[in-house]
Amino acid sequence: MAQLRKKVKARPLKGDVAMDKAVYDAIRRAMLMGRLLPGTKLREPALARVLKVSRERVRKALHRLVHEGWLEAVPNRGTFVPALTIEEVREIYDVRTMLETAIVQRLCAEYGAPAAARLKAHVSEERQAVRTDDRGRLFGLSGEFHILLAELCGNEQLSRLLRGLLTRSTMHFSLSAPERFHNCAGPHDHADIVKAILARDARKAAKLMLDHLLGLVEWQSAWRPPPDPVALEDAFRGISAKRQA
Amino acid sequence: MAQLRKKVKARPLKGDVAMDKAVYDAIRRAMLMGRLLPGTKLREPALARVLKVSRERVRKALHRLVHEGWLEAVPNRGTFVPALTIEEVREIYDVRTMLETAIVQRLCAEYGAPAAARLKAHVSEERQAVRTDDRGRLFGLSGEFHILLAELCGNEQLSRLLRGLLTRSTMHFSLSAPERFHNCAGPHDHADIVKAILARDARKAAKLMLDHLLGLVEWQSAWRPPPDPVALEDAFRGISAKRQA
DNA sequence: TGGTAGAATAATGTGCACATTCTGATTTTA
DNA sequence: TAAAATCAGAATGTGCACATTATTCTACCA
Repeated sequence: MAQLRKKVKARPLKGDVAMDKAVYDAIRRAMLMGRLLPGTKLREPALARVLKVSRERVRKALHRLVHEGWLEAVPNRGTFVPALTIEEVREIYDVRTMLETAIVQRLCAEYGAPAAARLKAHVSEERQAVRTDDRGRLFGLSGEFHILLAELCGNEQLSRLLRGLLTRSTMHFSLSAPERFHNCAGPHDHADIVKAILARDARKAAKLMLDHLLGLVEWQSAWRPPPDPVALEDAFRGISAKRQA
Repeated sequence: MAQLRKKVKARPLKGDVAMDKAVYDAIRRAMLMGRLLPGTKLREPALARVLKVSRERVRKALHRLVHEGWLEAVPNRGTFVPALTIEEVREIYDVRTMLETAIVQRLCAEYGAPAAARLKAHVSEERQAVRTDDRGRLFGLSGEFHILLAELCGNEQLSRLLRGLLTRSTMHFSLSAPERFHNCAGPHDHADIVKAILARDARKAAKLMLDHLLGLVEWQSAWRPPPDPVALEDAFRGISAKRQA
């Protein structure tokens, strides 16, 4: 009976599984880089040709991306890059607000020394990125900040959930604004939030987080994506399933 | 350009798609009925035989169930009914607490006449189920209550997310306790919460929801599943992919 | 000339057969 | 006797070919 309950240990990815993930990652990367505009149809044969893998592989990756909300599938019609409405983006940020204000409040109540250290380290990393004007890195760090807060709660489910919400909320932004615009998400806000948490000021931390998220959604709502159709071959230029940069 | 953005209308499910969903539902129903114990391996050929569909259909349904967290897949080994740890259940309820306390607080601030009506209707439905001792119905209503609260917020993303959390939190319970035990989730709590919301008492509503969820997780933690292995043929007795009861 | 019907083309969906990997039992060996 | 190795059976994974469905282009007619 007991051995029924035991968890199966994760084994070192054998080739095939790794390739599946590579295809999945390649498509996701193209989206994050803003190379695939909303409404674009992802044709399986074309993707298979471009990524140099079998169509079944592409198929599986697309299914997974659909399940995770990155893409939308219409039976017998194809798979498409979703066109998120401003309204949907607002909704996602609304849910994030609910979760993340709760998160910072909890952290105020129960954070320990290691958590404090990681928070400080993250803030200083962001400051470093600002100084060197490394926008790509700053964009990454900005997202990771929110993930970090979730992880510090020590709740695996929470982390996973928030990770999903984050990808969905950045997607609309990534789809419309290419890399060069990734310098918005004020690291100032992050630093202030951390300061409030370290001071164990729950009300202030929650308020700052609320304002921070409201600011982000406002900023995104103002943005209008440029209408530039693009060919799949161009979108995946430099992106391969075999080896990732 | 504009037609790139338009949403594709959902069409009336053509046969094949409906069959996919039927297989998916059949497996899910077997789980909800507690016929599949944690750790059970779901063999594709056996399922295909029992449900009288092709193996590919079973395959797709299993993949979907894995993506949604109902099942766990191990490459080259098979898909299994997950054995949720008490700890994981606690984590899920923790996330639910974050979301649902925020939900009731928001409802207190902005509910209207239709929302109030639906809440009252639901409570009276639960009372009815208690009077007639209809445990199956009461179990269903208990879950729907939480969904209802989310839906009244008018946030589609929120509803979807909470739906997922609910299925995952009831799963452990459904897997271990068969139908006869489905009379626990105090409808009293629900009635009190509704009363607090209608009184627009945000603090009290949040507190009641917190206690309610804490009570549920405590109740579940105390439960020890009975060790009864079961054959797939038995588990799916009376459950068909062709027609659902 | 504009619009519709129809055919050609291309993409998605599905079942099948085969390759690979795992499981369990039997045999071999220390 | 116990542990390791081997081998048969079964289950999962994958590519291919074909069926079905959508899309586009063309020709025809009002």
